[in-house]
Amino acid sequence: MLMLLEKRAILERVLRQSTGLEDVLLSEGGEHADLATTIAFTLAKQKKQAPVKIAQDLVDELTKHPDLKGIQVEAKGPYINFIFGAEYVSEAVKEAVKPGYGSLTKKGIRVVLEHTSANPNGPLHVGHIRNSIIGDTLARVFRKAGYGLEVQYYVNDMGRQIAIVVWGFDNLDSNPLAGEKEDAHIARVYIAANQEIEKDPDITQQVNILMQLVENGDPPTVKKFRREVSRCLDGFKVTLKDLNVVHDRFVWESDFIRNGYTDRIIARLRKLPQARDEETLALDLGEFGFGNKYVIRRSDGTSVYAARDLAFHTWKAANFDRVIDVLGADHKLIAAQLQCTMKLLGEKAPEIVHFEFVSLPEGSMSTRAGKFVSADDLITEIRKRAFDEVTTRRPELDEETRKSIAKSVGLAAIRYDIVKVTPEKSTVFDWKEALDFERQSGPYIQYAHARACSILEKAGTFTECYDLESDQEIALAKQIAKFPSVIEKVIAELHPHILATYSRELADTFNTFYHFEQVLRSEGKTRDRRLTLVRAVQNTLKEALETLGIDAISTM
RNA sequence: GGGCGAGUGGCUUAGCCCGGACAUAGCGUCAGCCUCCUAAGCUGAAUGCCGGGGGUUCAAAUCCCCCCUCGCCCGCCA
Repeated sequence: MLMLLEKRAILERVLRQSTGLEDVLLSEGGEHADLATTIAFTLAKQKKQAPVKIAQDLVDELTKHPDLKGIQVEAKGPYINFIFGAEYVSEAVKEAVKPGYGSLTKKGIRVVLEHTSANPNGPLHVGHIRNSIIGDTLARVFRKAGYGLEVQYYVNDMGRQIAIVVWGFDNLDSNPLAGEKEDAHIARVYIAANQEIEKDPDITQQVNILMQLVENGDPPTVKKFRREVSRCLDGFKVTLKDLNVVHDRFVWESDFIRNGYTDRIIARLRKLPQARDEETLALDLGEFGFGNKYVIRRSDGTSVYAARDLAFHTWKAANFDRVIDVLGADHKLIAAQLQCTMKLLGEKAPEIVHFEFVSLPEGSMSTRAGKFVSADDLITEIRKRAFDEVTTRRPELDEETRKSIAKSVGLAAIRYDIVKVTPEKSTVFDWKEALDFERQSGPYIQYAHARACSILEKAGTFTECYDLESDQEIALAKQIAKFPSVIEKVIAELHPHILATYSRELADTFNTFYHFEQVLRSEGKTRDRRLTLVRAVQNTLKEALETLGIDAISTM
């Protein structure tokens, strides 16, 4: 089934038998081979022989091994290279033309993945959607890898920020502007309210009172909070839909107050040896390397975010096998404290995927200060650009078709631009790069896919043939063969950019193939096998694009 | 001050966990390729003390130590 993974396992086993070493140092062979090992260096010390001789001896032995039939084994100096033969290549193509290629076997493991969870005090901006896109891509990869999955959005509906929004609606001119989107409206009121607070710090008292009222379940206050938060979420949902980001469930923070989970968790926390139940209830996690107190409950008796978050995670831990959160770098400390506390309680701690910040050329983004580029603005702008581009390239298409292509191209550009960078790297939002549709971009990969579709459409029916011949054909097939192992690697490392890099490399390889090998103009068996290969690459690109949340369009 | 993350050609970036064969690709620059399957494409060239300094090793972008720069965090905020 999984050709590459299977071959790798066989080689590992055989090498272990032959060398007696546990770690056989098998790695990707790059341009030299499909897989390679530097084990001769390690053996050189043991055997007191030159690595080159050891490599040669080992190759002589391995070449005869019955399990390695169809694998060419060769020594290049001290390096031992494994090159897979025709059988591997044709099996790979045979797999790759099937619908759903790249899917792994069902696992029977239930995973809950939380992502985005932005505070509902203003529209999603280009920093928030890094969270959404990393999270949504991971979700798609988990599904493809055969996991049962539920994706959740945790709605912070009772924080100080929301209290400030509610205060603004109560006390300021808060009518929406004509055509104003809900979340943008809320941001405007939130920004104005913050300006008032800066002028008159006494307003903070009124905000505190609102927070107490909502925690105690005061009906009119609860209703007001819920109304504004819901309106903001309605705005988010439009943005997320435009980004092809899907949540299965929105979980409200305040529910964990109402259903008693927070009280229950506080009672359990109080019994921990690390608990410091004084004015406030806090945990001293100093023995685990945390320098600050982990506050659970305020002196006025209200809970803080951490308490509700612990209740939420306890609930998730009870209902799922794996709990994964996608969080910004600003949450690193509190997430580590949460993980530590969950372990103290004997609960399953969440796995956390952190991503570093997105800033603007002029500095950090801030909803409160109104300094941000909203995702909606980015989407509008990129669709405009994409529409102009499609109109230039395909003037013969009708407007509806061009609009539809532009929408898909814009989505691809945004998602790919964000997901292609490793989450550990902080980035600076750059309009020029975001609006680029060339090379290392989503549209570039879509284009390769559309090109394959176009060839297949013109070809009509043909007989599938898996006996590849030229170097270009084999190189492409081997790239296609890697796809399932890429899915597996993303799961192992929780790094979706690996899939982005792979997809781009597959498009590169196909474009090179396309340049050097004629498909439609070739004849007979050559035509059949190249068309089969085009079908395989089209299907693999389609699966890869869809796993990236990008439309695999057939014309553009 | 302490913790976490990052530093790779002019710019962006892969590789780092698991050390090995000339460090990945793009943008930009330069030279080419549309009577030929979609040029959102392809081919080639130039550009790297892989932040700096020590160390480990037969071998270091990769591991260890120190330092520098940038980002994030260290609240009875979320």
